[in-house]
Amino acid sequence: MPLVSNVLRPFAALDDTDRAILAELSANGRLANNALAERVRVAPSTCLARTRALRESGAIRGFYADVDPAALGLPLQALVSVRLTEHARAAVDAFRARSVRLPGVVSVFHVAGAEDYVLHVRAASAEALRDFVLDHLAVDPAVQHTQTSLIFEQARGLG
Amino acid sequence: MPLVSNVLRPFAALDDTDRAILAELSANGRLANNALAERVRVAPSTCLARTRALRESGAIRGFYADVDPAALGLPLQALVSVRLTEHARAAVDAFRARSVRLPGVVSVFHVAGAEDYVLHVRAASAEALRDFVLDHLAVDPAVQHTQTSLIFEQARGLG
DNA sequence: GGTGAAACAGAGACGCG
DNA sequence: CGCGTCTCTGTTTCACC
Repeated sequence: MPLVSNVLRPFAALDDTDRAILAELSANGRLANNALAERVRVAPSTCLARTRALRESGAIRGFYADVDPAALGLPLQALVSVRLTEHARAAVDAFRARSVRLPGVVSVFHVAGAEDYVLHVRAASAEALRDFVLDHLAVDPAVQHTQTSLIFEQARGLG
Repeated sequence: MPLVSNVLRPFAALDDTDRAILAELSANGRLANNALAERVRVAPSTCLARTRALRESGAIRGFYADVDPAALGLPLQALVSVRLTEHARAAVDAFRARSVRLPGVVSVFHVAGAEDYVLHVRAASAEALRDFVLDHLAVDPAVQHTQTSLIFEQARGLG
């Protein structure tokens, strides 16, 4: 196992065009290749090749629609902090693998500090949120402690 | 000002087709209308009208590329909990408006509980992260206290 | 690596059941 | 409302610089 984390391995150096493409697409994932090419000042075919390379290198991980959770009948959101009982790699990895598959889980953050994980979850109601925590987390022997903070509002930053 | 938050206003009831469209697009925001129509079992023109209606009703808030922050030279991510000095609406709203515009801020969560805000931020280095907190948060008179948790890993959930 | 033109596919408008 | 057809725009390939 390498001592240096993969996360620190630099990407093939991105030039200004690549960075401009990433900026445009993170603000508007459905921008047409034509329009994107015009904004970043290259020909459409060049732009297409760049964008494809960015996708294949992993710089672009995917494209997603931002769906209002309220529309899906999940008006509540919460951040649930989770502390595990043990911190061996196997236990930690297993918890992450399990938690991303739980219903309503938007994002799973493995964090340093007093807590081990922070789960961003959506729920239909306060009862559903309670049930989520009780049925999926509290019963998990790997979970020592959870703390749930209801999200009043979420705003998207600029990056 | 209404006593009942806008967030609680129900959307025009969505049927199974609408929900299927939302599910497909949140998993793959660039799915072509043709392919989307086939998956949700309606004609392309119908699918297009549905999707447009979902965008206009606000059920779909936008489309975004998920860019690996490491590719942008921002390999570090953190969750920064922020407690404010006062909790009057004006102060709280102002903080949110300010924080979403700060460089590196991905998302701002206004939460219930001991903390008032949780900021999901990206940074180029540990020093940059420290500078972000010191220069933008610690000096803010509205901010009473912050706590920074480095993110080791983030995984995207299904729901 | 970047470009332009040419073949191809998808988006979007409209009139009909 | 949902559907099929039509046009038009954007995508993608490829030979060339």
